[in-house]
Amino acid sequence: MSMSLIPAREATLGSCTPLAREPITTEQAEGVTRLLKALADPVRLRLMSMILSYEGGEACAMCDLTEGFDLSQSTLSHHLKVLHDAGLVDRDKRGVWVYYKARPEAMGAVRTVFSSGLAEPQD
Amino acid sequence: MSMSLIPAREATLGSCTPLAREPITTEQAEGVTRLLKALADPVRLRLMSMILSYEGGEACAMCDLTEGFDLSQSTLSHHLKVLHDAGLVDRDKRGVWVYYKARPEAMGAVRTVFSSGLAEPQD
DNA sequence: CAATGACATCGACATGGGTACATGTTGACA
DNA sequence: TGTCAACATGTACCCATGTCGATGTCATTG
Repeated sequence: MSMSLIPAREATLGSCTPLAREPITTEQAEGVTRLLKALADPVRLRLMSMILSYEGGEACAMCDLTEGFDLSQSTLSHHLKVLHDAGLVDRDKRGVWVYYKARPEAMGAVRTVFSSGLAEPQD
Repeated sequence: MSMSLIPAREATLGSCTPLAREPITTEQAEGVTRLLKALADPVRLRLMSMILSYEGGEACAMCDLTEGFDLSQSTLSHHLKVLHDAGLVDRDKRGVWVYYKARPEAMGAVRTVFSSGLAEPQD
């Protein structure tokens, strides 16, 4: 079965529905909010954008993701942890370097919430 | 000219680009973050969803948007103000009632950021 | 004009979140 | 084994934010 493809973390991402069709439930709102809170920061949004722009949606933390930020190493590490805890990125340690990789399921869940219905309200 | 259709608030929504194509700029990130911060709350996400679900993407504050929330009137009013300040909804007072209406441009900007590229990382 | 109802605003409180410094952990290498 | 480099973690600080009660504003109605 294909269940094993998606880790348990997927549970919080499961029920994603476009906002505009019918009011989302409290549970759905809380699930999506976890993702949105993680993305609702300029630094993390840029980090996510940088990760996604790299080949394979993957980037090395200190190699690729430091440039352009005037922040300490611990702060960057903290932000990456927030993205990881939200299920937006996977972590892969190879030797000394740590690679962060975007999780398409998570970003897909966000995209689903804001899909079609949103720009054209119901009538 | 059609400029007048969109208020000055549009300025912060202007430059919206998919996250995955190339890294977004700091300015873009800060602009989008304003919208995301406003949406990254369970109550406000439900409010936005309820507003969008109503006919014409418009809903009366105390008539339509109170049901299902265990929050004080001032708290609901506060959340609606946050959505309004972010440019996500317009306010329209008709007599005693206040109607909140979704702004398609704002939701479209959010949707653009999370559009196509996001679920399928670059390769 | 007085009263009521539908909001917005203000002040206060508790909690959460971004940042940095210091320190811990782990793998590569001499 | 000792050192260094690439991280993560813990602690502390400060500011932002969610919540509520009280009050203010304004339109309707009697």
